[in-house]
Amino acid sequence: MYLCHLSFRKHALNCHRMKPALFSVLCEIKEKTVVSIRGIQEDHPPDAQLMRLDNMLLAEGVSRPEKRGRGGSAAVASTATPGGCPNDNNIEHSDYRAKLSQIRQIYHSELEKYEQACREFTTHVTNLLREQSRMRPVSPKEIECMVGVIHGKFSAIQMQLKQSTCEALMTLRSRFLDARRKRRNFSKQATEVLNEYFYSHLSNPYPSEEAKEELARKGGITVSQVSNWFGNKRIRYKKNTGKFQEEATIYTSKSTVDATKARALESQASCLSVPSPGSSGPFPLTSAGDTFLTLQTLAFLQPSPGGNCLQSQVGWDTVPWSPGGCGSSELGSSSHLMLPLISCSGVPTTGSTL
DNA sequence: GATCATGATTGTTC
DNA sequence: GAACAATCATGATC
Repeated sequence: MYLCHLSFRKHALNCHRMKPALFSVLCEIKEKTVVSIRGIQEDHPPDAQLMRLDNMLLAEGVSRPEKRGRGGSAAVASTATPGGCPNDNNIEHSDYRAKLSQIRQIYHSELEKYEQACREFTTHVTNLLREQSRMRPVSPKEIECMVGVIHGKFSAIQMQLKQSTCEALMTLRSRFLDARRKRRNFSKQATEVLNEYFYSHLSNPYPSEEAKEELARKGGITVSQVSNWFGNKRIRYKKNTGKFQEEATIYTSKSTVDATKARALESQASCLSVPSPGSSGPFPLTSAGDTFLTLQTLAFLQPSPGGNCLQSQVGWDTVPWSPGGCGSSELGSSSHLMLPLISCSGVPTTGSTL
């Protein structure tokens, strides 16, 4: 065994005279391996550990030969772009792919070198034993055993290589793909869509799943991002209502303009067709609560002399937000900006809704 | 670089 | 499981 160890160093030196980088890596890895592999073996059986490493390398596309042309791993290609600037992310993803490709190349190059070194060293040791067989009997089993030991050594080094590659991959993923690290502000359009919904549903800002999906689609973000946004918005609005008043005014006045436009369109439409009794568009108003909310919203839209209107208007103190609390989702819907509508026939309808 | 804004995560509550 | 509240981490602005 001692012979083997000395020979390993000697052979490694011979092998890596032309490959100093690999030699230094080998020596370093060998030294580390004594400790780290032992540590690994204490915690997990080497096979399980190796399997995990292999699985990760396979999943990341490092084990597979690199596909030329499009390059990169499928994991990256399928990663959702969380709002923000898609161009930037594309640049970053191409950067990620480049780094991944670099890791893959180094991994395969090193692996090939190790395999070659293993073959050469096995041949070298086998020859040494054959030479020794002239002086003492060397059984085939002994040769087989020695070859097994060499393969075991190189397998351990390979495992270290795989471990190092996995660590590099983890670092790379963390650097490039961690959503928290790479937080991007939503696009202006996404923010506007979300704010419009929020302020037009101020009495019950709890969008249904369908509404969330619609908002996500309109804003080019994911449903969970919509949920996060509403969660953050509700809390931050509640904490500091005053701060959001200006924003609320902007979005509600924007909605008023939109409402006016919609009203004009609806008036034109109603002139062309006879309105059905009680018809009020997509959100029929039937209850007293709806009327109350309509009046609330109308009052809310009136610029108050003090400029302070939101909190009392939305019934914040008396009717705190709670899912299904002050109103069901239907009630929430009816708290859209509802404006009195006089149809061309002169019959006042209950309202128009945005 | 200090500060604020904001998207995401985590632990808790219902 | 959804919402809340606290917190983290990053982006934007000055």
